[in-house]
Amino acid sequence: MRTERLPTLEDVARIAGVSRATVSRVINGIRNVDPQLHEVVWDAVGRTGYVPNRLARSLVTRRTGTVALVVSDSESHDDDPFMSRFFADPYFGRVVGGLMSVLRRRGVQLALQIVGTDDGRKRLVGDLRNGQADGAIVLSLPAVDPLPRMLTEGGVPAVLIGRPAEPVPIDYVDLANDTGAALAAEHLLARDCQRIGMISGPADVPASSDRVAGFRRALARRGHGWVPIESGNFTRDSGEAAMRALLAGHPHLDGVFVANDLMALGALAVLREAGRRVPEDVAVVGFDDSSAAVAASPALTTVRHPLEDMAAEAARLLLARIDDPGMRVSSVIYEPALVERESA
Amino acid sequence: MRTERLPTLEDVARIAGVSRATVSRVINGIRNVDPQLHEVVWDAVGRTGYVPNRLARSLVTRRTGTVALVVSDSESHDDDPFMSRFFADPYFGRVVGGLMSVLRRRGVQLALQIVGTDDGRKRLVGDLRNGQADGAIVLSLPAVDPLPRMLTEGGVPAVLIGRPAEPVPIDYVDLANDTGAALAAEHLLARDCQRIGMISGPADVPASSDRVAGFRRALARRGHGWVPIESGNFTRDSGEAAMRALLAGHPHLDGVFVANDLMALGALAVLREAGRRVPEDVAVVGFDDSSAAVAASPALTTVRHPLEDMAAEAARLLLARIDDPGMRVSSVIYEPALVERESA
DNA sequence: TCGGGGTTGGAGAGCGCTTTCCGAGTGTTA
DNA sequence: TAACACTCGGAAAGCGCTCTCCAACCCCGA
Repeated sequence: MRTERLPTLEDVARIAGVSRATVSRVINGIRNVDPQLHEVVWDAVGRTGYVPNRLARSLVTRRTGTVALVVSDSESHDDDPFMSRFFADPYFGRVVGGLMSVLRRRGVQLALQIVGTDDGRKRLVGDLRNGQADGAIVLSLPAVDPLPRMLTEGGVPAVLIGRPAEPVPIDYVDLANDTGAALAAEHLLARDCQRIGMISGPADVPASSDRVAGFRRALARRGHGWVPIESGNFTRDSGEAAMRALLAGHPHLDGVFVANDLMALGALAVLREAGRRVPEDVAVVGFDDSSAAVAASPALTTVRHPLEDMAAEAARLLLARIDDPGMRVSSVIYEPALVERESA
Repeated sequence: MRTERLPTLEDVARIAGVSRATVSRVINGIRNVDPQLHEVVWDAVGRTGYVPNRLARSLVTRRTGTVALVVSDSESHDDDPFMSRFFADPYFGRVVGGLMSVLRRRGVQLALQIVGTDDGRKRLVGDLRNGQADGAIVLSLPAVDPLPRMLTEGGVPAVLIGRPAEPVPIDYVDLANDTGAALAAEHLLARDCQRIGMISGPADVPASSDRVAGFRRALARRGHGWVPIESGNFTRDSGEAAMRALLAGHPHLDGVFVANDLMALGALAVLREAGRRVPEDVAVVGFDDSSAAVAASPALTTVRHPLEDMAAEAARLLLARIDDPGMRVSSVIYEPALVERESA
């Protein structure tokens, strides 16, 4: 039962007939301890079933062996349909998987934190400064988010996944979203598409605006000075709506780049409904190479987003910064690649 | 910078001109404190920017305000392709979303823990008993897992998601998998399918064997004494393989129940490849109602698995047990429902 | 005026651990 | 043999907080 007191260092020391300090030294492998005592101590540890208390240890060492995964949401009502959607999206899971792949083997724990209000952010930073965790990986959802700056100002080691909207001296990993979009543009051009459109994400999210910019630039370089764009919010439904609008305004469209796979799914449905064959009548290129891309029919040609690798790199960066807070601020940009399937 | 010492209770007390105890009482709202002092203290808190140190507090209160989400894996090699697949699967995210929906508003944190070895399990239980977290939500993947028993024996409040393979006195939430499978069977029969097959999950996982049993029983009750079954391991690829095998042995199949949506996606691909129309030639029913179901084409008729609700209930159960460890052990079984779309 | 009950603030003892400081013991060199 | 440098174990001071005592005080009725 929970009630019975667990063995402490003190207990082990008593049984081993040494001092608390010695037991601590043996357990942490710090300094040389006489091999005989060494054995006696481990024996006592085994007999008592002693397990060090992490809390107590952290209190004095100022190290917790935990990093926080912070999801920074915009002002969200307490019961929050968006959040559940966010978690169900493969995006979240891929990030967690990538993080865990490096944290796990270093024995570091991951604690999930969600903040939706400025008050929450303030409390979070306070807790982190107090050593609640050794550092933070930040997934920032709002277009403009004060959290990254608050973290650097608080001296909390942190790494963003995705470039911050406004410049802040903080480590981050990101994808070359513009290059990815250019890849999509060139693929459509190579297929000889003439009337090309795009479905974008929200304009104020950096990842989204970069995709628009990259796409536009690549097309412009090849003589397509103007591209019709409809925007959605990265959900399937918004993809449907945007495709409908695009089709209404430009019925002769023969190619479309959709800024994420989920919206592309919606777009495919609308195109099918409208009697357009994909890719024969309209070629479709998605973005992310999520599991949805291969589930779609026709399977989606899409831009691969190596999210797991990026998350893993973010974890490595964070651990490095925790070890050496003076490290130069750095960012790592991943190059996307086009994955050709059936839709374009 | 991290180096500058953060204000402590002591500092606040000094500034407010009272004792540490008084500040503590004001902050925790415990006992009456003279309204004047009350104000002075809060004022000092504001001026210093004091934030209580959770670690120190937890050390003495024996409460952390954190619950662990434990993913118990079977012996896994350190670099583990399976785990990343697991996280990318919507299953994980849906559970996290469900848990957070109740934990968040209670101000409880979630810490992610992965254990793959018995040694890891032992350490985990030790840490939990030491107050690393107040309790645990357990996602047990191996068919037979010692962890649930270890937790109850260690007196750690814990709730499983999914029935334990062997009986253990522990709280859990589960889905009536057999009923869900029966729903699928009846739907196929109602469509007048005559030659029905099934693609199951691994035989030793309770959720999987329950689905097989429920499906068989329901068909048997309607005169179908024997059903061809191929098994996969819940991945898309294994669904493809199983469908191929099924089709090879039973080319005249006109209905198939697939034990999860991901495998159903694979099955659909194989059927299309084989020139079978769905649902005209072969009706397909999936299981889970994951996001894959609506992305599929034709959209998947499937059995809804209210995972978010179950996870939320698990969180509630856990919090209740933490509050009252003497509480009677209970389990909550959710009823599935058939979601009819295009594939059957 | 005095005693008793009820408040309220402060002193201080921990929670379980690490780590500095010190002194005792050992071996090495002159 | 003395002087020195090392090595290694123990005592004890915290880490930042909570909470039990206890003393001081107030108000009231007798």
